[in-house]
Amino acid sequence: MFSKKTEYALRATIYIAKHSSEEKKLSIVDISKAINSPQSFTAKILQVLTKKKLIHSLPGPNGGFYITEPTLQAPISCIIDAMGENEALDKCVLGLKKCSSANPCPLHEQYKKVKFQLKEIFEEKSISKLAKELKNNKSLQY
Amino acid sequence: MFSKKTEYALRATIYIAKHSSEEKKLSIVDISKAINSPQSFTAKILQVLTKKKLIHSLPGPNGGFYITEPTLQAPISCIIDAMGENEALDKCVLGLKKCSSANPCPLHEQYKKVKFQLKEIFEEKSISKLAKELKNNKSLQY
DNA sequence: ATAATTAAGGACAAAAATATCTTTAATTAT
DNA sequence: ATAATTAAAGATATTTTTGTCCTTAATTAT
Repeated sequence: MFSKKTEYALRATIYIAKHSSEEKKLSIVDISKAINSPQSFTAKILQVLTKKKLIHSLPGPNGGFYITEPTLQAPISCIIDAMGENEALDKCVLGLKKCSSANPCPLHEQYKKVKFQLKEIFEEKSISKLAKELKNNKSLQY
Repeated sequence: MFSKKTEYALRATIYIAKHSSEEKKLSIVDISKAINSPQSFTAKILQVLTKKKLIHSLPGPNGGFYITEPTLQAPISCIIDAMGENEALDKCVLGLKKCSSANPCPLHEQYKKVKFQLKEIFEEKSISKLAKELKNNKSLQY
């Protein structure tokens, strides 16, 4: 469904949402270990999320990443958007640029319904809600 | 959703199903033009489908690709399988290998339903049915 | 102030996906 | 038989994705 980049972004964000606060920041070392992702690559991804103010960071001792209310309330679609994969959910299954209701590919109508449901999933649940649903620490393990 | 490879495979197969027969074979030149795909790359893909007997080919003048009943009756999932993307529909949205009903990621249950519907779409409609639903020649244009 | 710690930034590397080109083999028409 | 036509096969190239490493900058604790 999504690229590795987006998968790591989602896992990291959910993990940060569950385990961090402004008082308890998480280092990239901790995060990448916890979600089983390549450290440096994950660091790049969190840089992007930080620049877009979806998460926050602070260097230095006891520094790290943390998340605040606005993002906790936001849907995970905002993470997907930040990774540039929002349009993946609009594409034609057969890869046709001109596919539309007016000029549909033979799978258009059925696939449209599924895409709609997917979008709903990603726009419905907030990040904090997902974090709370995480049953245990291992649920983000590879 | 799918890789370019799979997209081209699906478009090509549907196109062949609509426009070819054992008497009227289609050259790779015609096919790739019709479905707007890179010729040599598409040739490689059709080679795979040919090896797997999903389509057939014959070299020489008036040669080309064609399709026969067994594949016309088959669901498009067989093309997806041939391209090695069947497992894409089983993967966890967050990329977790251990994600399951017993140890679900926070999106597991909802995403499962969508995946089920997708599989249904791909297993439900036969290639010939899809070809017939192709309203006009342009419905496979990029 | 200094040292320690952590993220940011930039350059680079490896792997996978996508694509092209050239030669060979098969088939057909003449 | 020969030439023409077409797919098969193999080598190579390009682009994108994924990943690493090293240096710099910011912050904090002492």
